[in-house]
Amino acid sequence: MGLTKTEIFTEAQNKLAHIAKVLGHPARIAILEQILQREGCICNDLVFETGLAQATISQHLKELKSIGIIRGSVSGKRMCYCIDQEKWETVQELLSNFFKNPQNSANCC
Amino acid sequence: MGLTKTEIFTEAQNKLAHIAKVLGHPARIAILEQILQREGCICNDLVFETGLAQATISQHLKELKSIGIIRGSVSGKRMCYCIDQEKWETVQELLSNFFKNPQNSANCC
DNA sequence: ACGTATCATCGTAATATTGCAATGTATAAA
DNA sequence: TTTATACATTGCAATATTACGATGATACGT
Repeated sequence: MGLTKTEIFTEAQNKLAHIAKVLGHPARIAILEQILQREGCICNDLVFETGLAQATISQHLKELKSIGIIRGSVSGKRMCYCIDQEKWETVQELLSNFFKNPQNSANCC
Repeated sequence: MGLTKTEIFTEAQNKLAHIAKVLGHPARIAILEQILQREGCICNDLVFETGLAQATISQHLKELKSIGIIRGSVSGKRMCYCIDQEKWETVQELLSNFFKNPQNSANCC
């Protein structure tokens, strides 16, 4: 059906899954890496860096914005994208907490 | 097109994205949480816990196995799924390293 | 005002994902 | 041996994602 049954799951599960889903595309990983690497922040150098069409990059940027991890601000006729430090850390913690789950390593199998 | 252009990106980017993608579904988050919570490990109690069909759960388990984060072993007519401790930590580190990227917090915008 | 550059959005084609019923396979119980 | 239980796999329908060309919108330079 292609339709995720979100109503079955908890808010937290849906939220974490959504974040992971957004991170689950190499173009979006590449975009985040580029934004991190550059001293200043960038616009559609991303188009040239990745080789993807401008429309495609714009779409990926939109998804990254949907979890708040990046932020765009106009700078003349350019758009400047950068990491939202606070959200970045929130996401980092969410993932970190998930993986910090108490593990009884000898629990089976 | 629905077809990710993986050849454009690095191995590392594709790998990280694939892991995130697998984690990017609430059912799979819920499954991992269940496996972690139970003392022993579980089979298709997951079907009852989530309310999803058995075939659906089986598919999600398959995807989780694709990144090696869980492991299944037969136990009579049951399947016992559990966390692969080593892979779990590998994934944890991969994500952790990504988010530990050097940040010049005052870099723009 | 006009043209150009930089993006965002829309529309669309191709492919992927999600979910399930039906079916297959293997083990255990009777 | 037969039956039931616990899964995995297959085949489908519905929806989502990915990618791009075309088209808007906005800001800058002239």
